[in-house]
Amino acid sequence: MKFIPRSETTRRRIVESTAELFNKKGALGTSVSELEKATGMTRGSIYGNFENKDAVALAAFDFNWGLKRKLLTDEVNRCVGYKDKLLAHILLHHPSAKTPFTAGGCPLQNTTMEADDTNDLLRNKAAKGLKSWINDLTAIIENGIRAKEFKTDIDALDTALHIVSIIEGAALFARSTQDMKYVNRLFDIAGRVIDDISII
Amino acid sequence: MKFIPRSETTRRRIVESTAELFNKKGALGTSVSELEKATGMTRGSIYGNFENKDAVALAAFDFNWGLKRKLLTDEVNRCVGYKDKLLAHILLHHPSAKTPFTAGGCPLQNTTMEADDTNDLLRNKAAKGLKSWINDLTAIIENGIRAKEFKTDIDALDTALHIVSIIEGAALFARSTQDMKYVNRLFDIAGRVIDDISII
DNA sequence: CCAGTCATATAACGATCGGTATATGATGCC
DNA sequence: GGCATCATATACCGATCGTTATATGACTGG
Repeated sequence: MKFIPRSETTRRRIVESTAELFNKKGALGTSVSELEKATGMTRGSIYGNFENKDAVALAAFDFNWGLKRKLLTDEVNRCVGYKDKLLAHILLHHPSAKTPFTAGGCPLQNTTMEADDTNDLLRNKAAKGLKSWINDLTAIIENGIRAKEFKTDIDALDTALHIVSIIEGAALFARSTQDMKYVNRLFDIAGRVIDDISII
Repeated sequence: MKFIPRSETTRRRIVESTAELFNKKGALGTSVSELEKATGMTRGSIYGNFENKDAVALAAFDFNWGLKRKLLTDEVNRCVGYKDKLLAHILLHHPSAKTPFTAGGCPLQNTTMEADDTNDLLRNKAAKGLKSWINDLTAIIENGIRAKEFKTDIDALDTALHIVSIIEGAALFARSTQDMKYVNRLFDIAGRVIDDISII
């Protein structure tokens, strides 16, 4: 039987109210009963608007990553200098920054670790997300080179990968140890990486 | 009713034959039926040797991380120079190195991302594992400083955190994108980090 | 050879899983 | 006002979940 989604606004409501749940407990770890509780709706409504649970999980990932990316680009657009734009990516990730990132950690990391061996659709979404983030950072760095804020002999992609690794590494330490000591040190290191590619 | 484990060798057999499964699919994503298949044993045997499924998952994590740590320290002990000891940690992590690391990725990363919001026992085990890894690296660097292989004005803990972040970052890119391009670049970066703290 | 002890195998439990068929209710058109 | 059309709610499906009580079998000491 072919599935035809009903109300687009209800779909959005379902995704918005379950996105955090999916980010915290994963696609497999979140049950339809929990979706009912989180949305205040019944199975009938959920299955009337999504083909199955996995479709909700996919939409929730898109929502989570979309939200995070928007918050990052908004802050980047608020900065004028390219060094500040780069720093914005780091600062927004600091737990103490109280940024409205979806609770439960970075959706890219969460989703990759859950899906890499079990769910190709989700894994692919995470891969695309990661690449889009790298592209955003690479573009900033390349523009910074052209604007003579960054040195000319650096590799933009390398630097982007370096910064993302430190940010995600910090998240790994923070979430497992629950000790901010490691995050603070790693963010200092990330700051030094940016200083190293900067002119002056 | 109090639980008394039966054969210690059977416990080991169960853990050994399910450790990879747990690392790939997680504690929640692995069912007892799958444990029966992987072990070739029945529920009766499994529950005669472990209090519950979670206890198997905890033992499997210990096994996975213990195995990985042993492979690392074995290779480190084979190296004489401290720079080579550091490099060993990186080289063993390269996918093409065909190291006998448990399939399914780094257990520290996998376990942290699954357990951070849902399973404090597992999260804590991952945290201890991560700290032990950092301690191992820090010790190598400190010894390298004393042996005048590394500069005296560097921070050993910072460097250890930096290297681990790049290694885990590379794993994140590799597992999500399945493209080795990012890993190769990140491992070059890690090599440069080690070069930067080295004398000569 | 039998009794006791140990470990594994079988069979079942209630609970919850993801999913669906159908009932109920609201809204707009004739 | 009655009739479609739409969306949500209810009730239930078979399957599988984690767990346990009990049956079966294999050694061991007497």
